[in-house]
Order: sequence, then structure tokens, then C-alpha cells
Amino acid sequence: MTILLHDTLQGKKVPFEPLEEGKVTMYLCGPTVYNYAHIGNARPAVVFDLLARVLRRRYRLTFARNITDVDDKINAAAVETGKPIDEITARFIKAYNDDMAALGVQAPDVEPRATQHIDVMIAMIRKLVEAGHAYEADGHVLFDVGSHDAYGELSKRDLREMIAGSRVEVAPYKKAPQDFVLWKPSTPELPGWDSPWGRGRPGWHIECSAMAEKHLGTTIDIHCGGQDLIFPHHENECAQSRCAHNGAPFARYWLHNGFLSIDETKMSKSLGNVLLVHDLVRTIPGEVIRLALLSAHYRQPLDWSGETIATARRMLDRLYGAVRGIDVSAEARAAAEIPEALVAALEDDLNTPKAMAEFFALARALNKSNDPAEMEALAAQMYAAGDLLGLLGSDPEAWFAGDVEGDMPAAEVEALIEKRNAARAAKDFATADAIRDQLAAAKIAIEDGPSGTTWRRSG
RNA sequence: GGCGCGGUGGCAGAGUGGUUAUGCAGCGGCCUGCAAAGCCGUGUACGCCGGUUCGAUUCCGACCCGCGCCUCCA
Repeated sequence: MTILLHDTLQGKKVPFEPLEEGKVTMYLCGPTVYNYAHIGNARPAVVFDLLARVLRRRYRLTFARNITDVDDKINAAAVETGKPIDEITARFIKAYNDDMAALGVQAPDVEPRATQHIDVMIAMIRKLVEAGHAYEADGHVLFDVGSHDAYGELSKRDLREMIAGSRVEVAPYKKAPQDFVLWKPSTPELPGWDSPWGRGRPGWHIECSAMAEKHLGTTIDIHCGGQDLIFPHHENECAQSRCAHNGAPFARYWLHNGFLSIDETKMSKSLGNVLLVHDLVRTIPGEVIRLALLSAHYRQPLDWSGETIATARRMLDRLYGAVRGIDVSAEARAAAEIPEALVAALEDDLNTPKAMAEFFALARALNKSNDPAEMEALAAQMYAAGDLLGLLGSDPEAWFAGDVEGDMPAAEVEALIEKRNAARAAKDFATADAIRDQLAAAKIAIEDGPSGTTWRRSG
């Protein structure tokens, strides 16, 4: 079975064949670092992190996720806060990486920063000007969309309709309304670099083209990002790269994740419903957020709500509950293989809901078993599956005891349970039940098993 | 207006031309001091209307509804 991926350009699911046997290159558009990442930003990071994990099982992968650290929004943030640009970008690069790590996102192989690739961008722009695909006008360098026949192919847009439908005021120096900026002049206060067209800074799209070329080569295997990037960002990237590379294909597969809504409305600053990962991880375990983001297929829209989170938490409780109390030796862990059906689901265009169903089948088999050797083997398989999915990374006891701000401390819970068990031993069930109610009020669920009482937080 | 994506049982969410998704919630049973967890059992879901077919939730066409993009928002 080959891996199947849905390619936006072809508009369908197709077998994946890398350009070079055994080797895959993948590029994901990363954050513009002027603010904390919101939950919508986290979806592509998590989803394509999983794709990277799946690809690494079979291929030598080079995964690049860039950081846009030169941008007008960053400049605006600097003016607003009175802080130096470097300080702002350094702070939010760290925050982004910390937040994504909390969601189980592994570091990409390369994390290129735009400001460290200005020379590559200038070289690429120069090539485009020389080839007649770009022109200088009023201090700007613009990409000449009309010079590239395939423009609009990725986003399935017709150039003539775009011109007719253009509602935006067009800068007077543009040849055509949809021409976009490759290089723009900077005033002395703004970040700028010397170039053949004077001191200036790059446009957004050229950054990704240049960084992809530098780290992954002329033609990359997989380019991914959010659906809203298809136009104009990816369309423009594709046009620039192909024109700078004598028409060579830019990306062989384009993958785009669906949008995330909050309580069925669009997330937006004006509505005040922007949820920052930085805030969410304070009260919600990272794995819960990760599983919630993977609970729908990546191309489907996903609605984020209290129920989304509560359900994800209960799903994880069930998975951790299955492996709880089972010691898995290093040998068993090394020997464990992920069930073929689970891998096959992920290799079928990253069908995470199907993969989760297989994960639960494993949990049920484990819950049913009472043969210690089989239980250990099944638990080992669950951990192996968890490693691939980026779940089940905690010790089960730590998972169930895990507290967030405002929770009753574990020691206090243990003390109450001891008191209750003393009451139970004395058949004083009224006292025992009162303590259980007290714990329940603190969202602690207790379970009396044959080998003693266990407890867990019930979120 | 153009382009694209959806409408599945109480909720979330896969999938399939005829046979169990899965999880959460509910109900019944086992277990338990009682619970909880777990296990077993339990649901005549596939927007509407036509068409193709022995048979369609699944293919085709129209319609209704929702969402996204249309110059820098993942």
C-alpha cells in the first residue's frame, strides 16, 4: 500500500510518490511572530506534525517550517509597544515553540527565519526581473502575473475574472491589479536591507519561496498549510518559484487543512473570541487539545467548543484507563508493533478519526483481557500507537493525578481517600460516602478496585 | 457574482452500492457495601426531489441550507 494524499492542485486523493526514492521534502508555512499563536494556528502545526511522523516511518524526511520575522504587522507591534523588533520576534518565536511543544508538536528539521534569507530572496527577485517576470516601479518590485500562464491553477481562479472582480483600490504603479509585491522600500525607521532596488524589505510571498529553495531545493514534495493560504499566498509562491526555476514544478503535492471555528462562529479579533494556545494550555492538558484537533479529518471544518474539549478529555481518560496499572517492560515496548489498520488509516490521507477507532479497539481488547502477558503486549502496542499519534505520552498515574490551576492538591486527595477507607473498613458508609461527595465536588472520581482505591480528575 | 468545501443516529465524527464505524451521552445487565471504572447487551442515522440500479446514505442531475476564499487571516 502506498500512502494516499489529497492534492489541492489535482483536487483529489492520489498515491504519494516522492521525487527521490526514499527521501521526502516538506514545507509548512509557519507563524508570523508578532503575537501568540491561536488555536486556529495550532491546527496545521498539529496535523502536519502528524503527517511528518507518518512519513518518517517510511522515508528520510526533511521538514521545514519557517518563521516570518519581517512583516508589517511586526513593525506595527513594535510601534504600538515601543519595543525593539528583535525583542518582539524573539519572544514570540519562543512562545510559539513552547506552545506547540505543549501540544506534542515535534520540532521540524529546519526552522528558517526570513531575516536570515534576505540574500536568497534578493537573488530570486533578481532572477525574476531578468527573466521578465517582475518589474520595478516606484521603488517597488512587482511580480508580473500576466507573464505566467499557469497563474490561478492552484486556486482554480481565472485571471480575467479576478481582474473584473477586483474590488480593491489598485496602487497606481501596478501594471495589473493582481500583480503583487516582491520587494518594497523601507523608511529609515523600518527594517531594511540594501538591494539593487534600494534599501527595502521583502514581500510576504517571496520569503517562503526563497526559504523552500534554500533548504529543500527547486522542487519540493509536499507543501502544506491552512486552506486560506491557497490564495493568494500559495498561488503566488508557486508562480514565483516556477518562474525563477525555468518552469520547474514547485510542489508535487499541496495539502491544506480546513478551518477551525469557535462555537460555530469565525474566530476574529472584532468578535473577541480568539483563543490563544498560550492561555488554553494553562487549564487544558496539551494532549487534550491535540486530540481535539485530530478528532476530525484534517480537511474538514472543525468547531471548537467546551464540548469538543470535554469529549477529547474523556477519550484520553479511556485510553489512559486501559493502560493504567500495567507494567510494560522495555523489551515488550521494543517488540510492540502498531496495529496495521491504524497505520493504514493514517496513511490514507491522514484519516485520524479512523485511526482513533482502531486505537479504541486496542483499548477494548486490553480492558477485556486478563492474561498478564497479553495485557502487557497490548499495552505496549497502545504506547507504540500513542508515540505515532503524539498521545499517551504521560505516565497514566501522572495523567489522572495531573492538576491545573485551582485543583485540589494530590496529597489532600490521598489523605481524604485514606480517611474514607478507614470509614469503609469500619462499615461507616455514611462517612465514606460523604467523603466521596466531597471529592466529587472537587472533580475527583474514585474507584474501589480489588487492589485498593484509585482516583482521577474528571475535568 | 466567481471559485472551493460541507449537510450522517441526542452530540462529535469516519465510512460504504446490499452486512458493526468509533468516542461521548442514554437505557438494561454483570461487578460493587453503594458507586465509579470495566465488560456484555441496546439506536430501523445518512438535507430535499428526481434518475441509474434487483437494490443508494454511498453513483448522476436539479434544489434547499451552512461555511470558507476572492491581495498579505492557519
